[in-house]
Amino acid sequence: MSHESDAAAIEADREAFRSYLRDHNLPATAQRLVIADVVLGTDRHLSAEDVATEVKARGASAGTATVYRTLDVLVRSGLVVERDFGEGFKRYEASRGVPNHEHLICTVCGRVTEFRDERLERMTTLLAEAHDYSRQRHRLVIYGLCGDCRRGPAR
Amino acid sequence: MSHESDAAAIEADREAFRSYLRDHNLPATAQRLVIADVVLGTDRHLSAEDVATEVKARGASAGTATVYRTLDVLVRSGLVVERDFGEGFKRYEASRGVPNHEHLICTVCGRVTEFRDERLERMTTLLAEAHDYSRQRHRLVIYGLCGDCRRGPAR
DNA sequence: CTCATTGCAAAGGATTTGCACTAAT
DNA sequence: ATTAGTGCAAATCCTTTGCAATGAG
Repeated sequence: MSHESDAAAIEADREAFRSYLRDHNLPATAQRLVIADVVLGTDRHLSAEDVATEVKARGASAGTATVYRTLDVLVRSGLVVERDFGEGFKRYEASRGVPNHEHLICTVCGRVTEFRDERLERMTTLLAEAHDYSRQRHRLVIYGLCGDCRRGPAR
Repeated sequence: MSHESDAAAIEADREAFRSYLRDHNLPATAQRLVIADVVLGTDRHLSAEDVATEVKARGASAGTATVYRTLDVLVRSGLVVERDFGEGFKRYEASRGVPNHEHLICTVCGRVTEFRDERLERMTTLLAEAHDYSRQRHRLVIYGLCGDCRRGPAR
């Protein structure tokens, strides 16, 4: 198994983006399509710069402003989620229709692992209520050592 | 009850900062002391700009660079914690020796409420383990409506 | 054709840094 | 006296914006 989502899911997202553009009378420019392909075609959390680099790696080209503007369109379409891990810049991730998920980040190698947990969902709702808030969403990031880094660099 | 920590705790923090400076052969300049007083004297989460403003309000003066440099010293001393709520800038909060606490943020008025929960602590450790990570720390922010904003602006 | 998008460069906001000057010990 | 800190402005980093040229429908 690779770390990419299956081809069908990716293809569905691409088509969804085209539909979104059509439905909103937004021109389907070459730049938009490549950028969408890059972000929707991986499960990684890419920075705007990562996206620009990958676009060029694919032989295409898109100015920085266009990258940011298109990421914005993707976020508004709901197909992509903006993340801020406190690194000083934002990252973008294909949402794959997953309503909410948490992140585990290795403090040594930076590896990111995602997971979902229903109990956590419920717990945050209760915690909010206990303090007279009505929960809308939450964000949990757990920092720690991933198995590989814990077991040491020696293979 | 006010929303400030009690005077004794604040005074203890101030003294701790002076000790820290002494122990590290760092000059106790007027700027450092005012900035420390501002940050350690409230329970709010201040931005660098908030700090600079408050310093001036107290009749003192400190350049922007000095504010950032001093906040850095405070963070290294362990008396202050740096927070990133994804607003595009950082906030600083007196740590008061509290090892870890969570934040509830009102999406309407921006109010911040803190709380601690042991179960959550344990749960994050278990969640990390379940994915072959060893937990070091975590950060949870719950976004929602605070009671006042939910009940409406009237009255 | 017409209007939205693109690219580039300038503008922005937050934070950092270089450096001559000033102050703490 | 020494050594570190301070202020100011220039510099960075990430992101946004203005505007003339360009391309999609």
